Amino acid sequence: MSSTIAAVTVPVPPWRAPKKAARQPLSADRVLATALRIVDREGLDGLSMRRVAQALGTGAASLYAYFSSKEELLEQLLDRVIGTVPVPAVEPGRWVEQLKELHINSRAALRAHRDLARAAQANIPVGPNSLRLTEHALALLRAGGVPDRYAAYAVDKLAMIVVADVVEGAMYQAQEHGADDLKRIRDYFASLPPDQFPNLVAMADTLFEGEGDQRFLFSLDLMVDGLAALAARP
Amino acid sequence: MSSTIAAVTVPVPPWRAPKKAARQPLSADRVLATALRIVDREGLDGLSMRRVAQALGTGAASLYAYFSSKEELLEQLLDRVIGTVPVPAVEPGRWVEQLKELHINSRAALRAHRDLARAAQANIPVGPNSLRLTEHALALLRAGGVPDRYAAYAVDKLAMIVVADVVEGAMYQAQEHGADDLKRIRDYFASLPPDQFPNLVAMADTLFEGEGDQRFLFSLDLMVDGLAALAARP
DNA sequence: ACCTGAACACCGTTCAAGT
DNA sequence: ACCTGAACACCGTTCAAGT
Repeated sequence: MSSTIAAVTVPVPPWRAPKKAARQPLSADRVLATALRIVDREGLDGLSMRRVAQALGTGAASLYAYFSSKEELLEQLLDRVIGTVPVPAVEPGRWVEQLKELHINSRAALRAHRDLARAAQANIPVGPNSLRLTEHALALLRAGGVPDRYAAYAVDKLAMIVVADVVEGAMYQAQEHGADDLKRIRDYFASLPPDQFPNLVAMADTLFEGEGDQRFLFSLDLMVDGLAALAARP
Repeated sequence: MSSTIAAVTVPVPPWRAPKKAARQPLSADRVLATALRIVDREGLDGLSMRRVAQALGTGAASLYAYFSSKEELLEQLLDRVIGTVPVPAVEPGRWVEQLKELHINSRAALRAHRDLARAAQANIPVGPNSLRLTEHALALLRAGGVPDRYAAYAVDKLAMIVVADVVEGAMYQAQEHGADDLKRIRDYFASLPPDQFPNLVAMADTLFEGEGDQRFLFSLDLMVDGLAALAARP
């Protein structure tokens, strides 16, 4: 970092510059930003209290001034990511489309951070941004006339398929070899004894067709269209 | 263990009895049985190579003669559990019911072992028993006339909701306090500002009603009935 | 009052050295 | 040939001791 005077930028004198970066004071926000950078680079397994601390030029113990545990750090990290999902005003006539959009956008927000979504499976989300999303989903379902009991089930299960899809997608991504690995599994399926696994053999190709996006939309459509049908009939 | 002669049981002479139990030789099967016992008692986080080895009276390094990594041990553990799911003959006229039963039974098998299902999210299942289940699901979907492409998506996503539901259920279970904890969250929802969270406040009670079973069946019905509707119309 | 080095009780995995 | 103690490079969390 350097001081700015009008448009002229002068370097900080060397005897003033601290050894490692500007060494701003710690804060929950700085810890979270650093943690997210590590997750983006190395995935959730690469995130440790020690590594976050190291990146901030301090020791792991110092993080416990801002987060009572790694779990709490992850909860807040997740809520920060959820906070990037737009929550538009409810248009009752478009509740089906809006409900789908909400979950497509949630999925996109989570997918932007590797397998961070795994952290969402460890706790009931109660962060402010998660609540905002749940509130929006409930508003849409009730606007569409889905009975409260089913609306309650639906918010739970729709969030579940989003998170599970992202976790699954991150796993496919992390399987390094990537497409190579999938090809080997496809070939294995094709090579199975056809008398025992006729359908697996016949569908070896089909099973690995289709992007993750299409697969997700397929399950989202089944669920939301099913809810719409359920709302249409009393 | 003791020797048996006809109906008379005599104890093994003390100078013949080894110090710690019968100390059978190690085997992959014995390692898996021990690992499953630990998961059942303490959950997946309690399962470590060191603990399994300790329970078998040996060191962690010895397990690597049978499993190249912890990941492989988990894969085989999972396939062993999946092996308890019955796979009946396909009755084409009952494909919808049979498809639901298959996933209800898979869920039950996984739920019997705490959060072991989490291990299913780390790999594409290719164990023999997993393949048997996938084959059966494909057979039912095709018997019902579901187009191959959708059948492929469906086996993936149905397995996904089963695993995710079990993972979610285990998390609720593990939240020690149990019902106590849920009550506190419900109270928190009810206490939110009604102008910002009208639906969350109004539905605080409803949101926590219903057993996990009902919630799962709700999502399973939406998906399978949706598939049936899809098969009925070309 | 705030921060942190070192310690505690763990991990998965490897490998040299033993039987 | 098989097995394993010890080591390596890590964990999350605590706490006494420092500034």
